[in-house]
Amino acid sequence: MPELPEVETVKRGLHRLIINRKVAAVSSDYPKGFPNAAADVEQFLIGACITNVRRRAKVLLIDLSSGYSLVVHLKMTGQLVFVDNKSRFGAGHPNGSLIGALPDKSTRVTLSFADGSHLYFNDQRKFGWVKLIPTVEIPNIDFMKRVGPEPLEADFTPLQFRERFTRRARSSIKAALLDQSVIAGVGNIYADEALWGAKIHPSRLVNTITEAEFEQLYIEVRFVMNLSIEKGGSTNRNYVNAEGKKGSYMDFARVFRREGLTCSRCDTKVVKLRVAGRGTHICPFCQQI
DNA sequence: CACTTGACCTGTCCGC
DNA sequence: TGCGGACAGGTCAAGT
Repeated sequence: MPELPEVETVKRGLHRLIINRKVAAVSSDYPKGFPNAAADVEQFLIGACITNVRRRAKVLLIDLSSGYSLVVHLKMTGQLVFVDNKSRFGAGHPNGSLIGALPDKSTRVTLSFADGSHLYFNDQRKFGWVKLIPTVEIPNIDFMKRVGPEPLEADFTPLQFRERFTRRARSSIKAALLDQSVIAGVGNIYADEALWGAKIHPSRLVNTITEAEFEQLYIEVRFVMNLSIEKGGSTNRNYVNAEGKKGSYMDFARVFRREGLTCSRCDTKVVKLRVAGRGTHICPFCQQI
């Protein structure tokens, strides 16, 4: 599911909702997605307080007073929803969460806080995971060692952006955009949206992209990500924020999931094709090979 | 190394 | 209404 804007939205919600809460109990019957030794859970999670919530790429980092952190990847369908001690629903909806009462059949991990509130990790497809790791060890995780720079950081320049792609010179620009070791946080939605913005066909090889096109792509990646954060992310199917609410970026999407509808620049119909093994949406007039 | 493809899962949608 | 197949926001381990 979530790409950088969705994970950032969840991060901001959790930052507001769970800091300083004390973990009283944890339950999970899904060792594959919660592969933590019972002794570590007992020693470093139970009784610890949440001290911070951070994000790196599409990974959430929930820091604990024990010196450990919960490292969470939502993958395609993961959700982290906080429910207060007055209901079984996410806090964001007057009549309860948009995803129904929790826990439900997709609940993989439940954190119970000392004040009676809960944090649920739901994941329909079971690709996601929650790992308890010493906070200082996080930079040593293979993924963290490989992952590229954060594209929304103020000091990230167009030149750095372009130079990151040299390692993928002979792959399609879409495959390179999706490669987390090139740039952090871009996924299928924002790759399509940014390539439309820059008028670049997703199948174009990296080594055919001009400097001017890279410059425009840099601008568009940052534009669509910032806009999406402002809109609370994209709810294509499953995504909800920390309160169980949907994001509205899809109302502003220019090509993603808009096949058969017209391009806002030229009135040509958006088409769907397959690039880099992923469903891909383009305007065939604006984005030519 | 760089690059592509299949696998991991459950659920939904579409055509027959 | 049922059934098979394709497909879904991501990432890895294999393969070439």
